[in-house]
Amino acid sequence: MQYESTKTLCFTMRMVDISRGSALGTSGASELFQLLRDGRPRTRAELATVTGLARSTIATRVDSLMALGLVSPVGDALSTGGRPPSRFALNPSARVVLAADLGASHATLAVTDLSGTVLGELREAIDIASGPEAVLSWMVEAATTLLARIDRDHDELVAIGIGVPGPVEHSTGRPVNPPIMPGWDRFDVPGWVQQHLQVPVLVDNDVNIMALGERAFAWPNAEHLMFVKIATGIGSGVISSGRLQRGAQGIAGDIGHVQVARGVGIPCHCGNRGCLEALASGPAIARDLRKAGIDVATGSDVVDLVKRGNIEAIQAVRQAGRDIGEVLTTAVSLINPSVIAIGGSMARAGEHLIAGVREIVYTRSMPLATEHLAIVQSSAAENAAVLGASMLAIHHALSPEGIDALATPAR
Amino acid sequence: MQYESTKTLCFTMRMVDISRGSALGTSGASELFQLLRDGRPRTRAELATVTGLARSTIATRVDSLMALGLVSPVGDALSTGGRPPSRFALNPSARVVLAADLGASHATLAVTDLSGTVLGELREAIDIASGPEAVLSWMVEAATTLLARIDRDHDELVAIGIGVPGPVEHSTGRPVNPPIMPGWDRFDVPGWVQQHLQVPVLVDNDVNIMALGERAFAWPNAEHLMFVKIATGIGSGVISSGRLQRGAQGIAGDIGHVQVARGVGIPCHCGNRGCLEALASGPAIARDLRKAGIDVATGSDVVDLVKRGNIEAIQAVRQAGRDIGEVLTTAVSLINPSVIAIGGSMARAGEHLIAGVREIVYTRSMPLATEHLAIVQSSAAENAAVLGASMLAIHHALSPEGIDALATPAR
DNA sequence: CAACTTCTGTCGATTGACTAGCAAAAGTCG
DNA sequence: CGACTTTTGCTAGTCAATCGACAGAAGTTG
Repeated sequence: MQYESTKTLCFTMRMVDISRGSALGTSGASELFQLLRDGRPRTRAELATVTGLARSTIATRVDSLMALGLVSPVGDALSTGGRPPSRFALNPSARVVLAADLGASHATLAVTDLSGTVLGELREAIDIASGPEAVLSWMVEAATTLLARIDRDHDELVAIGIGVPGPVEHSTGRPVNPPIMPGWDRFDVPGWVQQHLQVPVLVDNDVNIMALGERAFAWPNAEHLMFVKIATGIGSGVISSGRLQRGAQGIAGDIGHVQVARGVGIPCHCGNRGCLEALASGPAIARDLRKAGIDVATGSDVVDLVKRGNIEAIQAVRQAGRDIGEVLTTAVSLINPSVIAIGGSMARAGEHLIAGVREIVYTRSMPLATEHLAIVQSSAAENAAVLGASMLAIHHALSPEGIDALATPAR
Repeated sequence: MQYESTKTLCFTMRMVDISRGSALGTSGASELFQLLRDGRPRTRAELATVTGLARSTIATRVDSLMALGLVSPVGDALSTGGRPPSRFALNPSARVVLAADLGASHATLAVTDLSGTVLGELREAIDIASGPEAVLSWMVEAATTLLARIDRDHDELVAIGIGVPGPVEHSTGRPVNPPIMPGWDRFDVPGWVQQHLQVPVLVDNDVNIMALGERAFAWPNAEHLMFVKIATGIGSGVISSGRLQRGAQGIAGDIGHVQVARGVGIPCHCGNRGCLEALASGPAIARDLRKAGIDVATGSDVVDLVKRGNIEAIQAVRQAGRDIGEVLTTAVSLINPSVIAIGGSMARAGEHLIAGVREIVYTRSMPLATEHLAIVQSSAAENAAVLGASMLAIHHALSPEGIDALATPAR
């Protein structure tokens, strides 16, 4: 009976976590680690002055972090007349995370280190409609292959980030009412994956993780960033106050079905009319060009035409940019971001699309809102998703709780 | 020389705060207090099981909170056969905060307790354009008057929340480029006020604090809420993931100058054309009605007409609702809120405005986004701003840092 | 090479948060 | 009214984190 009650206590303790020492022997090492997360090398003395703790305290904490391998010496700093202090920094290769980008027809799986550097990648054609078990089985298998290929043990894996093409209840990792993922509705993705790989699993919408990826890649200091993906569909991921905003149902940023002025009457596959997606998505532009007698089948064809300098295609893409800009103008007023990054397959059409977006946003917005606003093509491009999934996993793994979990021997 | 370095250490300690015990003797009382913030009474045993700490530990912590007056006994709970446990809860009247709503022509100052209950209020005509010193001097003076009137000492004041009609850099409390507040640009409001009243001063945009007020009053569990103020101008405050979103320049939510379809060509005072504010604000509706030969001067007149059942006025207000709904549709897709509360003087026109908003939002949005979306008239109404300012102050005062500051004798 | 400076690792001492146990208090139940 | 139950306040004790100091290591400077 005593054991039972103790177990209950442990559980509630985790839920509230008021107790002082987190993991046995680890003390406040996880808090100290937060200072080192940025990867910048520091000396013990620097850490001592910054934290206000004694040098000896820092020493023991650094030691425990080094014992975990998370922190490594990075040579000595310059001497100021005496013995030069040694410097430490996050050791990105201490552990690895898995980053998966599951698309409708393709999946990419990568292993990255703790800085997000891709150590190994695997890309394969899948059918997301074949259901969660099939897709996730492939993922788990591919993970083993990939880890073996780069000669890393399963023990070194600390977290998994997964992006899926549909809305996700991020707290539980369950897709909710996904339009193009039959069989995935409310499926417990983390639960299933954890049966095979015993590490935390973070799931999110693909556009959301692309926003994370873009930020990590190109805008590490942007607290308010919006990533707009323009491909078969149109969606966006919103980072506000440094945090991904998911909304009440996890569908925040879903701007594909906002009505735009030029769209009057044009039917959208969602059942409504005049949606942005029915006007400015890859298929929509291709359709418009076909009406004008130009032989294009897909958005990809449109991009090719644009790259070859076809005037009609360029004009169509630019107009799509204007339509998107119309919606983004409202977004600029509402979110007041400092960066809007445009990605997705149609963004490969280069500056024409962005030019259309800028044209409208800069004309229609309040000067203050656009003064420091950058509207740019995604730099991370096709790597955005995997990088973002990696970031999702890394952020979790390197959080105080994540570090404490690593320090606890019994996993 | 030793003293100097010690002082520096103290400063940096505050910045990072890794050290264990926060204030002398207080230990983790501030963390325990976070559990009691909701005002619900609890027994020592309950707190012990929830936190996982020993009963004796809880006892000492509760004692220190009671010594500060923040927590008070609230009678006994039901006996389960033995001595009935005593229950404790947040004592809202332990301290007071000041809540100021500074408008263009009027200012309201209130003293509230820690639950946001107004203990005393003062309203006066001011001219915000008379500059920060004049307005804030009045505020400080009024504060003293108000505190004396309700027989409270300055010592009991723990924080001040101020709402101003313009964008604010919340981290510094400085207004930035406010259009209607000449002389306030980059003025250090907290610094100035703190010279007279030595407590933390929180400043924010008036619409932002109205969002906070509305949430506190009517939607305590809404993590994603949008407050739209429709009066002389149109603006909104956005709460996402439970936090007020301010954006890169502190102008997030500023939807007044988004273009809407019906507005083609209509000039706005911002210099652009077709802005929402030029169509759906109080003055705009009045202007349209005047064109139709109806004798109205202000938005307030329009509201009066609507209340008397004037068809033209009702139609105009409903159309304004539709225009606003057009912008809010994008907001719904982007933010995915669970509540949109409509306030401001024009909201007094009742359901007609809201009906127009609903008509458009529910028609044009994706079903999933509106499934659990409430679009309602503000319940807090004219009290929203003061209540929100109070919340801003209370949130700060009751945060772990705030409690620690209260516990530290030397202020 | 000697004197000096600065960093590193270790160890004992301190501190204070937390716990456990007990007697008294304040109820309920028969 | 007495037996029983549960909470409360108190006290002494435990334990882990942190600190300060010291000796040794590893440099610089003249």
